[in-house]
Amino acid sequence: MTSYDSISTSPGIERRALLARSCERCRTRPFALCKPLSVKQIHTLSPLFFPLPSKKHLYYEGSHITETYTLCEGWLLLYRVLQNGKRHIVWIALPGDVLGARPAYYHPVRHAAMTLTACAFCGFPHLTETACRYPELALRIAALYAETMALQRDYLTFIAQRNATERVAFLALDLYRRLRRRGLACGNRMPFPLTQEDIADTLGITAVHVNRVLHRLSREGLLVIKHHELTILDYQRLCEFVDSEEITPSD
Amino acid sequence: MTSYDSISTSPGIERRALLARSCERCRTRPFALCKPLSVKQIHTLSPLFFPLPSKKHLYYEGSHITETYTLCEGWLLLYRVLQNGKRHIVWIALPGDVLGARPAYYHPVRHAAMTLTACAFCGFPHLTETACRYPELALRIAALYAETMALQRDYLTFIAQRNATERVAFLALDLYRRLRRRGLACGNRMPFPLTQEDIADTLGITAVHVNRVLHRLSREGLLVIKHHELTILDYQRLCEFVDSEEITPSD
DNA sequence: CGTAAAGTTGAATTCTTTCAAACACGGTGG
DNA sequence: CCACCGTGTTTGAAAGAATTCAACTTTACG
Repeated sequence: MTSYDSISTSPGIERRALLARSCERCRTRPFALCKPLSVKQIHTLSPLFFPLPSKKHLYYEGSHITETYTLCEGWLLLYRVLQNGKRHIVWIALPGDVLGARPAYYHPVRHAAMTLTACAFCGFPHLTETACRYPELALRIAALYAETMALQRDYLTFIAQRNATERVAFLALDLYRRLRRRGLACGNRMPFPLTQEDIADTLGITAVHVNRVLHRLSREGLLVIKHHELTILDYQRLCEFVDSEEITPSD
Repeated sequence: MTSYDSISTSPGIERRALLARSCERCRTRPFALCKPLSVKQIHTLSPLFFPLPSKKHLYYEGSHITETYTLCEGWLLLYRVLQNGKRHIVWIALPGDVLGARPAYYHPVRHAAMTLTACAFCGFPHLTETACRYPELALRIAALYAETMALQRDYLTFIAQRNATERVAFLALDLYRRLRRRGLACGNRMPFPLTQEDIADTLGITAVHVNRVLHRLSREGLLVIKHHELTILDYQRLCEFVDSEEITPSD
C-alpha cells in the first residue's frame, strides 16, 4: 500500500476548518444531506467546512469517526483492502454524497476514504440526537441511504451479471449521469480523474483488461477516456448498450 | 419467466390480514424496524399482519407500493430480471428484514419480491409522516439501511473480487450467521430453501458451476448442502476460507 | 407412479487473467 | 534544457476460470 499522508480523525489535529457560514451560496446543498433544513437550523448543528488535498485520507478503515461528512467538492474513493492485497473500491463519491454511513455512530467504518482530487467537506457531529431534534433530517438520511443502496444494487447487478465491456460502459454512464444531474458535466464531456486501475478495482476486472475494453468502446464510437477526461461519443447508443445488450461490440 | 400467482398491492384484494395485536409475543420485533417503539406506539401505526404461501409475489418490480413491510417469518427473494432474460437476486431476505426501501414513498420499487417459503409479514403504511411523529423510527430505518448497505457492500466485494468457490462459501456463511443471530439456526445446521440456480443468480455464476463448486466445498470438509439443509462442517476453517470479519449488528 | 424440476457430469468454447515487456507522459533535479 | 524516474498505459502470448451445450440421473410432488 502506498503510504499517503492523511489527516487524522482524532481531535486536536490541525485541519484548516471553519464554521460553514455560507450555506446560502453552497452549490451542494440543493441535493445534500442538509437540504431539508433552513440555514438557521443548519447552523445550530455547527457544521465544519474544510478542504483536503488530492490523494489524502479522510479516514481509514476501522476508524471511529465522530462526524458525518458531506462531500462538497471533488472526487473521493471509498475502498477496502482484502486479505489477498487486492483493493476493492466500494463507492466513488461525487459532490453531494454523504460519507461515513454506518448502523450506529459507535461502529467503526468498514472502508477507507481517500480523495482522488482536491476536495472540500462539510462535517456534522454525528446525528443521533440532532436527528430527533430535526426528524426531517433523519428521514433525509434514510432517503439518501435508500438512494445510494438502489444505485449500489445496480452496481451489484452489473458486476454479477454483465461482462467487462458492459461493466465499464455502465460505470462511465453512471458517473456521467450523476455528475450531470448535479450540474458538473459540460455537454458530453466531464472530468475523469480515475485511472484504469481505479476502474478495474471498482468493477472487479484487471487493469489490463480495462485497457482492452476501453479501446473496444472507443472503436465502437461509444465513449473515449483520454487526458483525464471522459467524452460520451453517442449517448443514445451507450444507453442502449448499457441497459439492453443488443449491440455487442465484437473485437 | 414462470408465472406465479401473487397477491396484488392494489387495494381490495383478499389477503387474510389482521391488525397485528400480538407484538408482545413477536419473535421478530427484537431486531425489526419497530424495535424502538412501545407496543402502544406500534399500534398507533395500525400495522397489518398477513401470511403468504411459498412462491408468491409480495410485489413486482415497478410497483407503487403503499406500505413498508417487515418480514416476520420465512425466506424471501428480492430480484430483478435483466433485458437478456437473466435473473439477478439482489437480496435474500430473512426474518426481521425491512422490505420496500426506496428514496421516497412515491418511487416505484426497483425489484420484485417473491416468497421462497411460506412467509408472514407486518405491513406499515409508509412512514413519511409517522416517522416525524416517532423520530426514533426514522433513525431506526436509517440504521437498518446502513446495516443492509454495509452487508450489500460485502456482497459487492465478494462478487467483484473473489472466485466462485469463495463466493458460494461466503453466501452460505452469511446466511448461517444472519440466521443464527436471529436464533433460527440450530447448531451447525439450518434450513436452506435455495436451489443451486438461486445461488447462481445471487452470485453471478452459472448453476452448473455452483454445482461443481458445492462438491468441492463438501469434499474439502467445509460445508454440505443437501435435502434443503445446510450443514457447516468446519466453522473455523470456513471463516478462514471466507476471511470476512464478523459483522456486528446494530443490536 | 409418472412427470417436472433440480441436480450431475463431460467436453468444447469463451472470456478474463497472468506474465512480460515496451511505451508515453509529467514532473524533478542537475 | 535535457536526462531521468515513476506512474500509468499499451500490446502479445499462454494459462486459467467459468460458461455453454448436451445428455443423463435423481428428487420432489400431485
